Amino acid sequence: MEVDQRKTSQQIKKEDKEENRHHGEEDDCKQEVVFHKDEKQFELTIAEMGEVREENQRLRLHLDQIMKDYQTLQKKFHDILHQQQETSTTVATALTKPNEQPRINDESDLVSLSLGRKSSPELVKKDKRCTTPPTKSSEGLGLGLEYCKFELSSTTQAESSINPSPDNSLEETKDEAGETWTPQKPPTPKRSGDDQEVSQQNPTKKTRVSVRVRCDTPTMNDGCQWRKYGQKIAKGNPCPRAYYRCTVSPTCPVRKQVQRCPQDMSILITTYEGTHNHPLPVSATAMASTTSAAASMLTSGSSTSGSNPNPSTTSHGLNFYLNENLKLKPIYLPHSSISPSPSCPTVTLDLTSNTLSTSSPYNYRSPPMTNTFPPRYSTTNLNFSSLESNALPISWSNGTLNYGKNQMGSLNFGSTQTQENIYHSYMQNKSMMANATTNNQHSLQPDTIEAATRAITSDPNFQSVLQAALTSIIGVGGIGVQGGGEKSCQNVKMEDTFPVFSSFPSTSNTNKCSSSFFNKSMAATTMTNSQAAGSNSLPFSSSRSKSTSPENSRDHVV
DNA sequence: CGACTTTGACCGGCGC
DNA sequence: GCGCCGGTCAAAGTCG
Repeated sequence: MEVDQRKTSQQIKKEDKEENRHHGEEDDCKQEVVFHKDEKQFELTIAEMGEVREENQRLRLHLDQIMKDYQTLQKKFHDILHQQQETSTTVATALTKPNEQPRINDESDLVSLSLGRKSSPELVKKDKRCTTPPTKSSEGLGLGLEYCKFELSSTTQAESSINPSPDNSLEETKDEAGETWTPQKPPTPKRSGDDQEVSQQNPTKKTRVSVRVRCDTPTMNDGCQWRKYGQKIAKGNPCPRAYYRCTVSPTCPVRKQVQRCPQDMSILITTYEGTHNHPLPVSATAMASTTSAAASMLTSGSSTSGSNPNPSTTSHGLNFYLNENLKLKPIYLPHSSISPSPSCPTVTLDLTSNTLSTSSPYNYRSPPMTNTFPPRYSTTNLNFSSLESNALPISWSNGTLNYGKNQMGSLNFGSTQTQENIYHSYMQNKSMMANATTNNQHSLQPDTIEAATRAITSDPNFQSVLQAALTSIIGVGGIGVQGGGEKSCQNVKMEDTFPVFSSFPSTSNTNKCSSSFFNKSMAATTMTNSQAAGSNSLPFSSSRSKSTSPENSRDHVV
């Protein structure tokens, strides 16, 4: 590629020279000046090309590193799957009685970050059958991350019912019932016999993952197919809340609620409930994995925080334990909160900016918001946003995406951080957690937050989660801009701006949210169009719009 | 004609 | 027990 470019530049040079020759000698001086100018320009261009080439190589190296990490993780994942399969078979053979408890315990022990794929026993078997790792082309982010609860407190039993992959239990009930499970046709006239609730046996403990994205479009494209089945105007929010059901599989229990933030209409709150029990399109794996991973983190966080002798008060931090190679890594999330009665735990992935200078003066956790929506359930906020203004949040340097200018918002996607640093962060984090638990402090020191953030972002699992989240938002957008002719938020070609994103699994769907998010995040220069266009398409009212609503063009295209 | 959206009605949970 | 409210259903309408 670079050679070609060099050739072309040389050709252009020659052509220019010839052109100069052809033009005669009447204004030689002029042409000479022009020629020198052009030469300088060419030199500059060549120099720039060299830089680009270097950058290319760096990015390639970085990509290779990511791929290596991916493959090693995948290998580990399959090993673990093998181990668990063996153990489960031994348990199953040992316990031939129809006693469910051991299996349920197993399920509760395993909180799988399925990355868009359900980790049901069926799929595990499938995965085992095909011993070769899934090809990336078909599976996309087929990488599975696992979380194993090592701390089984008294609350863990209860937490097992809020397994973030409820269809695991669902699958169990289905298998044991020995009949095909129909989601919305309960045999009894009881209407609310929701599949999920039946399967979970504890409907009040459904884990929800709420994703807050700055988005001008009616819905956020997560790559999945959704069918709208209802709309309500919730009290206290003038914006209607839309209810969607996953239609990829008729038995899929996943539902999502889409609602605008009443304080900031540009913020779209998408709440996911349940886990897909079917293979997802590549484009959908990212968000699904993010939500399931976040739900897993919440589960682990609430189980660990349950051991807190004083969990009744709203803590400003939540300890998450992510495992890396079955080693627990505590992750401390500042600003997360847990309510005393977590009847419906919710993880909030805040992909918006905290302090927005223009359109979003309110933060999710700001008092007006919390007044509007009192934390009825346990909520955990994973704030991926920069604490500073989002005017210039993203920069690529050495293949590393620094989202945000300061340390708080700096997300290191690459594996540039050494294990030493991870360990350091881990130790920092540990001591910090000790301080947090002993002092029960409500105001975190900046360096503490920084350390926590570093610890979080240094964790490969969290990186994966984050990468998945941002991939669903960013990576999709790049292709989406190409594929869709939709008017808003197509100012930025992500692949041009962030070449590495082209290597991420992406979809042909148009994601106006994605580009919108980055339009606003990247620079204020590109946000005018998206906002102007987006204001027309905001679902403030139940406007019927097959043509205007990108839901059809985005969510329903695989 | 099938898939999807819209929208009013219905149901169950929860608080008073 | 009653009313409110969130969530869901299902008939009707719309669109390609």
